[in-house]
Amino acid sequence: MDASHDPKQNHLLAAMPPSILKRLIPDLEFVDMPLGEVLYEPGAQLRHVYFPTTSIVSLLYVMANGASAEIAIVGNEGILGISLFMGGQTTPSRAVVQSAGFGYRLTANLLLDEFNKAGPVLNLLLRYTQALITQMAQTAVCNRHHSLNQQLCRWLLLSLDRLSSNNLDMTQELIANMLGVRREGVTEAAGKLQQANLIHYSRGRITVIDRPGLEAQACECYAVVKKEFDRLLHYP
Amino acid sequence: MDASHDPKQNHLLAAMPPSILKRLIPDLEFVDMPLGEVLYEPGAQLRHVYFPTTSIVSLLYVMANGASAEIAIVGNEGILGISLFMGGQTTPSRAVVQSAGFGYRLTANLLLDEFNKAGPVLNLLLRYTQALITQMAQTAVCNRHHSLNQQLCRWLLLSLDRLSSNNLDMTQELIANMLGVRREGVTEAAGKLQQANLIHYSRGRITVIDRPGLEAQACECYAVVKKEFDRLLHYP
DNA sequence: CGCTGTCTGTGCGCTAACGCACATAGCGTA
DNA sequence: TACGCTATGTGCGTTAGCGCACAGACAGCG
Repeated sequence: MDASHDPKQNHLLAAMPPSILKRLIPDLEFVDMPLGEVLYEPGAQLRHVYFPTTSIVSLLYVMANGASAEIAIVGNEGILGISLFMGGQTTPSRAVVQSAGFGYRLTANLLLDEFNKAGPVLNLLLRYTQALITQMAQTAVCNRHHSLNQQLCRWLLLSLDRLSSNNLDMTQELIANMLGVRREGVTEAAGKLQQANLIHYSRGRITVIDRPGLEAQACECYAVVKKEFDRLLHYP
Repeated sequence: MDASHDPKQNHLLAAMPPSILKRLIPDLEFVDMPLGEVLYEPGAQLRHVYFPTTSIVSLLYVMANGASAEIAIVGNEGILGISLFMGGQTTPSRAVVQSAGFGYRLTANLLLDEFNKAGPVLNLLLRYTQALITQMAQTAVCNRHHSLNQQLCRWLLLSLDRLSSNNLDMTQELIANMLGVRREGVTEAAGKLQQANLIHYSRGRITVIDRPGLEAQACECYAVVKKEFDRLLHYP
């Protein structure tokens, strides 16, 4: 589009303190970003971060069955590869160029240098944040593609993991609110789980009887989130 | 539940370097977190961050019409109030105690002190990350509650904002992939928009004719995301 | 020019979830 | 023990979106 190119076409780069930008400029590599190019795959090690100028990139979540949903759009306002500085190194999503154009990229190490000055508390909190982001992204995908049944299982499991008992004090009304569905829908789904002897509940108390059974009925979302939390926050 | 209480019941606190934790402990306030308590409201200034130990807290996104969806669950593995150290101060979601219990809290300033040692690049990237998180959260809510029509409008607008033209080169097939819906659904929705004279398209090229018209048909999600990007990244 | 592949349009039966209305069923308290 | 509140169960018509099948329509290329 534009014959001239300038790192400052990317808003993040433009907003950097001039002294730091000047230091980075020699290392910023101008790159073509053709339609469909994959900047990174789920789980892959990042070697660069990208700063789009005239391109748009989608963060895509691809499920096991191949169905997918975009969870965010990144253009000249942003950067690709946040998991690098969040401390997680990788992310479960894929970045695909959605609209061809140009951008700049920077070797991972150089950006990391800027971060390593910061302390361990920062590092820990950023890793947690990345796990939280995963949970949100997966929620988005789950809302799109999975049945209420599956979502209820996922939700129960995620909640249980955060308690240390098999009981959950929670009315179906409240659960419905959390999942953003009708209360009657939860009644029905919970009824099925009870009939299958996976849970027992009465008046606002849910007891999980067969956890593996629940996991079997949950969608992949639960496992993805759990795995990512474990990976990012496996406290030694 | 547990008579004894210890900050290390929260995994994040437990994972902090002992020297730093020791420094923080006198300032960690042990708090009761009863069912339904609201830790923070959308847009409110945070005065504390919370580290749950035996409680569970939901991040809830509430829409203009009152419908809501949970976008994440936080328990003893995490922290509430990440927008504080992300640099955004506030967030569009609400934090509600979903399962009563206990936790610790820390005055905002004290945590911020740990961060302010870091540089401006960090600060900038974290603010961008918060904006991105908002986009993801809103995507989750949108997937749950809004019609394909509304979502298409939102998507077109978000994409356009990241280009500097009124054209988008994108087949309906691809858009369907992004939104996680059927291609035929996009055909139908796009057809309506074309009949309403809001857009024109042919064979992979979409031209927006009436941007305000599109905004009128989009759900609130577009505006929320845009506003939050502007707020967090209004480059002076 | 005509062929081919891609993109778009349309119809039809199916299903999950919705909205609404109301029936039952536990539990606490008077 | 009876009342009343809240939680749960159920039925029924409606709807958005799905899956599938196929029909046109346009672009580029030989």
